[in-house]
Amino acid sequence: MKLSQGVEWSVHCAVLLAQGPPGTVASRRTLAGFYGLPEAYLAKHLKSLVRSGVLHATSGPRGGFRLARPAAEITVLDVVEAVEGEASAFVCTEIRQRGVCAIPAEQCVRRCTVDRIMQDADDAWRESLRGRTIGEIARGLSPEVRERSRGYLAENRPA
Amino acid sequence: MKLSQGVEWSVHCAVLLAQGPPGTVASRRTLAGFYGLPEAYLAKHLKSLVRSGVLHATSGPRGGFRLARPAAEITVLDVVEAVEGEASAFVCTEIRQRGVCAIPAEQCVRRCTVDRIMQDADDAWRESLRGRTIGEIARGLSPEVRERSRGYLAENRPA
DNA sequence: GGTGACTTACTCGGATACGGCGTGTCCGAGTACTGCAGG
DNA sequence: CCTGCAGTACTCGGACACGCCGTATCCGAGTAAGTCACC
Repeated sequence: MKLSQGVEWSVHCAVLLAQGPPGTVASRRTLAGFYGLPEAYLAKHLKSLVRSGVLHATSGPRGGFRLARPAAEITVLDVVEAVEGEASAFVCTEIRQRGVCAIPAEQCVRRCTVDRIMQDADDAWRESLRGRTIGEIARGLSPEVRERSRGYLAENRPA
Repeated sequence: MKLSQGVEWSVHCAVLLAQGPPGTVASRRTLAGFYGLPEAYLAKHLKSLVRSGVLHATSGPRGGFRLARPAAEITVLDVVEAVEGEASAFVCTEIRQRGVCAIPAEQCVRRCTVDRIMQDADDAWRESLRGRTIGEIARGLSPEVRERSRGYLAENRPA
């Protein structure tokens, strides 16, 4: 099991936007340059964030990405699910109903125990991420870092 | 993020072994047949379980796989980590130290907040799986299922 | 001077190649039983 | 009848192809500002 690196990029980008004043807009070039990321590839992930309603995008000059909601209302889970998808990491294929000792479907009234345990773990993981917000992360950064981020965002603000 | 299907197979196989009397041995052919799985591929995962010390393998006739410890002492996490590896799903690449606004390493005394949040979620996931054991699952199965499993294991017990 | 359209430069969005890991399979090394020959 | 040995059949273990999704990139569609001609 491995998370896409796009998750790290996306969360950091969201936090960066959250450090500026509300409504701060930054182009993908600006975002990629801040962290030294490949611009074209980062764009792919930003697009996913737009589709999921985490970011809002505007085209043309003065365009770019901004948070679609107040940073305090965007959970880390929102960002992760935007990139990785909302599907659970574990998918039960009901192998108990296959093979020579297949259990007839009518006997499978209870959900597969293995499935339930894996889903419980998945829920715990999501619940942990749901409890942390982008705004919380941005607010917890050191004043020096926040100051530098705000300066960069202001400099590269689309004219 | 997606878990290998080998996880499902491995957990079910461990549970199957746990349904028989302690020390029950089953060959990969027996295990694969029970669930209708491709024997050659299942073998790959069983090998991982042996490497991780979850199962114990013996060669030759009367050989096969058996649980390396009492089923109550084998957690679901043990099986999952055997197949998926113990590495965390999220790996922090310290992108805050890269790009035009790179934070000097000497200022990074605190661990990256994003990393900490992701690791917390990962820990919650693992903790959830660590609390459930193979033996617990086997004991919770319905008597009919357990009886059928025991019968199959006895029938296919290596002569 | 004001206004309108045009040019332009910048933005995002979808479509398109490449590569690594999970998926799937095979054959070889090792072992315990089985049958037989010899004592 | 007992014993030793060779053959055999079954087991696991490592090495070898294939396919899909993450990785990485590009070019086209759209937009708003700036500019210039015209009124």
